[in-house]
Amino acid sequence: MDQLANPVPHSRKRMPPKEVGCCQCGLYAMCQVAGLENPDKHKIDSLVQRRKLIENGDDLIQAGEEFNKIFAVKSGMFKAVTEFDDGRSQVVDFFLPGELIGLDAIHDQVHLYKVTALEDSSVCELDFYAMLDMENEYGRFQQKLMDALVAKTRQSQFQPLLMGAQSAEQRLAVFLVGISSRFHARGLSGEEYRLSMRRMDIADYLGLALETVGRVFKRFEQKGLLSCRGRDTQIGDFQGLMEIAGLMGATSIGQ
Amino acid sequence: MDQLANPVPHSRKRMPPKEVGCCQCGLYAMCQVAGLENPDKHKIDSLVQRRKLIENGDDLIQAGEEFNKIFAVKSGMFKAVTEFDDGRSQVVDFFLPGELIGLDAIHDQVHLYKVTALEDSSVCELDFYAMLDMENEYGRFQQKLMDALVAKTRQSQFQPLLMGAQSAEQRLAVFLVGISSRFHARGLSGEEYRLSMRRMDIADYLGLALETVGRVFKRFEQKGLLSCRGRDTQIGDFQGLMEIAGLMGATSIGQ
DNA sequence: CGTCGTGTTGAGTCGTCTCAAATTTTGTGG
DNA sequence: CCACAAAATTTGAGACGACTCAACACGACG
Repeated sequence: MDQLANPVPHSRKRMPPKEVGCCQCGLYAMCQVAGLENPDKHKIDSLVQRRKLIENGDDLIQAGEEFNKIFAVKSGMFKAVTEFDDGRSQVVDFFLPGELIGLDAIHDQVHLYKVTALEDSSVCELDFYAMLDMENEYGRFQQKLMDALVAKTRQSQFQPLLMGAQSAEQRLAVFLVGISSRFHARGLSGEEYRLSMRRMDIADYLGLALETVGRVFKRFEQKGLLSCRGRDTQIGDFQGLMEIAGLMGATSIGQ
Repeated sequence: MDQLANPVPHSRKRMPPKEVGCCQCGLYAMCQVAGLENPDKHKIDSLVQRRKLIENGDDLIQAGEEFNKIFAVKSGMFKAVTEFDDGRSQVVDFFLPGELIGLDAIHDQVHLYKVTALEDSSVCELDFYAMLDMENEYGRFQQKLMDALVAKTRQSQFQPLLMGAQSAEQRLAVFLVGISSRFHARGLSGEEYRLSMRRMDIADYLGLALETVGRVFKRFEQKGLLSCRGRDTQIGDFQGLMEIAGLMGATSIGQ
């Protein structure tokens, strides 16, 4: 098959890992509450641990683990996986730079999902209960937390649309648009990023076969919608993806 | 095709609409905070309106409407629908008795979805901002609200599993197990209930064709997994549905 | 009793899954 | 930096399931 004149030229070198500044981090508001801008340094350090490194493939959280910290992705990327008793598993979420991990465990203080680094990554940790104890002093923590929760709820409402998508092309397009939006929301490029997850993870998440995901990526590339080299991905035609995703009239979604 | 001896006999009369008591309602904790058990009656009445009736097919909320109340379903059932600019729409959620409507709009004070009654229903309303203003007095509102938010987050994490389901049988089984669990969680029968939504709504929500949903229902009935008469549904073999849903080993899900 | 909305049934097509093998990329040790 | 091994991805062929379209049956309601 003839190769189209590639409309989305790719630089030959690998994309450097992306990192968010504190201002773009979902934990920022809470860090402020915790007093990071406060002179009382030693109190801060007891609440927030910065830049803990997690190596590619290592687990940040085990399923069943007790909840006591909220994590924020500083750099890199993570996936959340449910593990069934019979050995099967399913990817249920991805966490991009600036996003919060662990919110769903506040409910009953237990993490339901295993969370694994998809590349060498770093996180900040916030001691949840210590923050609650300081509530009287700083008073705005719960409110910030609630904002974060609702934002997360909103994001997960992407998923019904994913579900409604009948074709593999539609699903992948919805997925890519969502990722782009999320990168963009954190002040990173939504057009050029590294999709650290394996094809298998994407397939699992989208409920498609691994081979199908690959074929659709190729089709998208031939249409000039995007260009990928390994896992580095460059969006060439965001509008085009939105159209395939069937999201053009979705005012509620476009980030 | 031979009709199996029906293992799930159905009573001939229509199921009466179900209703939750206050104790089973998602608003209960908040109503308590609001002082429903408090002697100061007139203050209560300014915060909570009880038993507002919504007729079958009427809208409780319009997309784009300003947020100022949280609703709780007292009896009946509702669906949430996204509406695209180009006229398409998609069912994104259902609300069963005792469940809260409107939580996702706290984020930016706008409702994204149209919410419509699937049968003659009734709701209670809680004035959100009046509650916030009373925070100092009763102090526990935000915390209850946060619990509700996290619970909702948890419930919506059913959806990745739905997404992972490849076959129509799996999807419908996951859906039915979810509905059963939610009824059960509110103290209603999870084995015998009225699925007020049209086949079309279920199909839309599950990303299946209307005809496929019908065919799968029939197959389930022939296998003795359930029995339906119109929209009244009786679960005959919950374990069997769980197996088809692929949820047997899903400790995190079975409610 | 007829109409309309809703649900059922059947036939044929197309897309995605499965399985198997080739190929590329990634990771590791020299 | 190169070579090798392991993992991940690509490619191809065939089968099966879900979709579409169209016609029919049922139920509620006037």
